[in-house]
Amino acid sequence: MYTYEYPRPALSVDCVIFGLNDDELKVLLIERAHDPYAGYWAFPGGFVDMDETTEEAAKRELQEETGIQNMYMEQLYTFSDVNRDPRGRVVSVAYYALVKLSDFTNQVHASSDAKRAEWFQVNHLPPLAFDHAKIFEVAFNRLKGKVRYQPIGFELLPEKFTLSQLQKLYELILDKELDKRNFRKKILSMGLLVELPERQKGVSHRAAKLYKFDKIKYKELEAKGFSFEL
Amino acid sequence: MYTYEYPRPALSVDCVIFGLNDDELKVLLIERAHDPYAGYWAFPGGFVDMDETTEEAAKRELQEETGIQNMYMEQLYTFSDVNRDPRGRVVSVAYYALVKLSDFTNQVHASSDAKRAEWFQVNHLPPLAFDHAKIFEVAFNRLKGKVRYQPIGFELLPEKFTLSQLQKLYELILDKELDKRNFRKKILSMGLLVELPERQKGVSHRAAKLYKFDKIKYKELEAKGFSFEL
DNA sequence: ATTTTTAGTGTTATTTTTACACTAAGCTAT
DNA sequence: ATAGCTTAGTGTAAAAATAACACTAAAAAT
Repeated sequence: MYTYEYPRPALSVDCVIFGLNDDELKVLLIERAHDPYAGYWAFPGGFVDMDETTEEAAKRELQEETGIQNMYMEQLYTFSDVNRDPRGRVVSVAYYALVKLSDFTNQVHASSDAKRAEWFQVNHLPPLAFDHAKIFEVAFNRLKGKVRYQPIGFELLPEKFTLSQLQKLYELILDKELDKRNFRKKILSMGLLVELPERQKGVSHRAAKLYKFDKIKYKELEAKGFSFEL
Repeated sequence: MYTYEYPRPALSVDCVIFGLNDDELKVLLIERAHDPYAGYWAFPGGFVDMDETTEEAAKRELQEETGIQNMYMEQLYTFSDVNRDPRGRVVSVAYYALVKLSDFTNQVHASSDAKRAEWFQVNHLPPLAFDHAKIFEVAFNRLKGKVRYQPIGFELLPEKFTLSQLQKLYELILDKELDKRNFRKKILSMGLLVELPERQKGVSHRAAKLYKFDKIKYKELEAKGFSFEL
């Protein structure tokens, strides 16, 4: 037992993990096994330990509950409504993360404590526990905003991708169609994509060239004041 | 005394308050009266009560320590380094706020507990307590980024302002010179400024027209997908 | 009345953005 | 082998946005 002179809220973290599955943008949810909100879906998360930052806690919980590691992650927002958790006062620092779904054998391992983990399409989410619907809204808006002026979209694609895949990704996130020629002109003119001596395989039509994102070059340009903008 | 089954970090808030003084961008600091960091300057802040959100806590602390009320405020980031406070584990949710310095008789009232409050120019800050230098860095960068795609600059100006004041403000925040004619063309073309039937007073040169920002119109346009961009 | 200081105003060249349609390549089915 | 399907890949012209640039107007101070 731990005692303090003044009462303290509990501190938790929650993670909104985005993944791309061909032409669907998805988020990972966990089915709650226990009350409150037993049977509801929620973002993976948990309480912060005393010897870890909130970001470390988010990564640890993610690893524990889903096995996912080494993803791009960023702090989203801290939710502190007094009644957001019926068990008592819990303040939660939310993170959002982007993962290359291709990295996982499409099967996120069921967590140790028998909760189911599943990817849901972003515009077909089931009812969510706590204030997680609100958290999702903030996360999705952040993603939409950020993708336009930082090259984070690449975190959702495999290492090697085609320009059509990249375009489709942006169309999904921004929720509007883009002109193929203009898109290619723009993205190639930034000089951040490396054309690989390879083409797409296993498609039943003309195979597209593969590209990769030159992160090193981006970091250099960024330091010189270049700013990515789509 | 309050007892919990697991240890909990303490939860605090800190506020970075920006104000504009003619041609200087300033932030408000409080001189710490007690250890740790007695004599150092720090951002106003304090611990979160059990019946208030972090934003409410930030506003309450600000009111208590400086008398400032009704400012534009937004959550900045949550700082959770394990050793950021020598007294023990303290996680702090930082906010930043913009105030019309003209609203205060240029004298922020000394707080109840005899700490001094003072406005410092953003590029001449004294050594700061805790990780507040880091907090400031994040806040200033956020301000620089946000000012370009949201009309928050107006929160720093008096209700009625001249185009030159507005331009100077942007030059200060973005740290670069802007072309007078292009700036005016652009900002007026948005149709968000209302020309008042008044001019500047008490200046020893040609008096400039006064304008005000049409917040209502902005909200309307924003809802229709318009996006402010400078 | 002269000087000083800031307000206020348009045009042109350059760059960026948008709109738009056909051929190329590879696979599939016959 | 050929016809058909599907996606890859490519350029140009019009429109819009941005950038560069210098003088006159007004008010107060001398």
